[in-house]
Amino acid sequence: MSIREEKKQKTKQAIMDAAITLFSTNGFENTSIEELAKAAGVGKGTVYGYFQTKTEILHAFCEYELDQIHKELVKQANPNAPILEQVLTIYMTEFNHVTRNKEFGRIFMRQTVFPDENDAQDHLEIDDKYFQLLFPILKKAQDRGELRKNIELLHITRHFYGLYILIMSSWYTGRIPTEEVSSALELIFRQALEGLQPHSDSKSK
Amino acid sequence: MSIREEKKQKTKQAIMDAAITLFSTNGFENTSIEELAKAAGVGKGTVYGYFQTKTEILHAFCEYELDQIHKELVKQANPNAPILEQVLTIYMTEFNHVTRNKEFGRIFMRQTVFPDENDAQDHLEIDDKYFQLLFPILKKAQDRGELRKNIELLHITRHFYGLYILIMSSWYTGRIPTEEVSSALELIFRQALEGLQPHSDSKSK
DNA sequence: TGATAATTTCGACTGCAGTCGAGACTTAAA
DNA sequence: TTTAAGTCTCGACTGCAGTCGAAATTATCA
Repeated sequence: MSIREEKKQKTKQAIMDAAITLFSTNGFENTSIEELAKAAGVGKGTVYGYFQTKTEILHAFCEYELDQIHKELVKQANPNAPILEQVLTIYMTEFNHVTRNKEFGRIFMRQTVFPDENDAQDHLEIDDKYFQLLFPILKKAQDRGELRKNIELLHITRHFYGLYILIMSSWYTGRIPTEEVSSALELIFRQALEGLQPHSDSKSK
Repeated sequence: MSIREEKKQKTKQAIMDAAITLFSTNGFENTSIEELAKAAGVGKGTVYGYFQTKTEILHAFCEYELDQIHKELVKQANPNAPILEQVLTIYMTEFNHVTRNKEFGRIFMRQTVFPDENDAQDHLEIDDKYFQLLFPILKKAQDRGELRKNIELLHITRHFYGLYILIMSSWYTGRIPTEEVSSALELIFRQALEGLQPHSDSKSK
C-alpha cells in the first residue's frame, strides 16, 4: 500500500475514533466538527474530505454497529423457534444496542424514518440489510404454517418494522420506560401475529 | 385591549403569515429567520421574542393545521361505518393535508416521532388530541363486535398509529409513491384488523 | 535526482440559528 | 404633563456547519 493510502486509512480511523469517543461522551449536538478535528489531530477541512456532513459521520458508525448487530443475530438465531420469539429477539437485540447510546440511537432512527432530502438514499441500503435478515426467517415460519401464505413477506416485514418504530418512538418520547419496552413490543407483536397467522380452529402444533 | 397587546397580536400574526408564505414557497430549510423577520417587517430578535426556536414556528402552524383537520374529521365522520373505513378516512385526511406541503409534513412527523430533547414535551399534547379522536370510534367498533374486547383501546390506537408512521416514512423516503399510499395503508390496516377483530367462523354482518 | 502533476490538508471565510443588552416605546402614578 | 418602571424591538455578536483555494505532501516520469 502506498504511503498516501496508508495515511488516508489512518486519518479516517482517527476521525472515526474521535467521533465515537466525543459523541458518546458529550453527545452529538454538543460536539463541534472543529473539536472533533482537533481530537483527531487534523484540520476542520480534512474532516470534510472524508465525510460530507456531520450526520454522515454518525452513519458511518451506525453502519458498523448494525453490521455487528446483524452478525451477532445471525449467530444466535434459532430458526426453529416460534416466529414471535425470533422477531422479538431481533428487535430487542437491536434495541439493547441502541440503549447503550441513546443520543446516537435517536438520531439514527430519526434519520432512517424521516431523513433529510440530501441523504435519503443512504438508508435504502440499511433497510435492505434488515429485510434480507428477516426474509428467510419469515419464509420458514410461513412454511411451518405460523404465518398466512396469502400475505407478501414484504408486507409482513413492514408490519413488524412499523410497530418497532412505534415502540422506539414511545421510548424516546418517554411514554414507555426502558424496562417496559420488551413487554410492550411483545404485546403489540402478539397483536399483529394473531392477524398474521392463519385463522383456524385446528391449532395443531 | 391595550395598545401593547394589540401590537403584539399583530406582530405575531405578521410573523406567522410570513412564515407560512416563505416556508411553503421556499421550504423550511431555505428560509432564514432574518429573511422571515424582514418579510414580517420586524427585527430578527423580535421573532425570537415570540418563538423560541425556528421549529417552534413550524409547530405553531402545525397545531393550527391539525386543529383544522380534526374539526373537519369530527364533522365528516360516520360513526357507524366499518372500522376500517373510518380509520382509513382519518389517516388519509391527515395525509392529504400533509401532502400539500411535503417539506412541512416531513419535519412535523420527524419531530413528533423522534423529537429533540428540548421540545419533547410539546408533542404529548398533540398525541392526546389524536387519541381522544380515535377512542370513541374504537369504543363503538368494539361494542359492535368489530374489535376484540380483550385488547386495551390504547394498544389498538398505537397499533394503527405505528402503521401510519411506517407508511408515511415509506412515502417520505420514496419507497411508496403518492398514488399508492392509500392502498398501502388499507392493505396494512386490513392485516392489522384481521388480528384485532374477533376470530370466529360466524362472520355474520 | 529533479521537475511537474495529482492529491491532500488546512484554516480563514460564508451563512445561518440563536443571544443579549442598549435603546425605543408604553403604562401607571403623581 | 412628567417621570419612573415595565415591556418590546432591534441588529451587532457568538458559535457552529460547511466551503474554498492556497500551500504542503506524495506520486510520476524524464
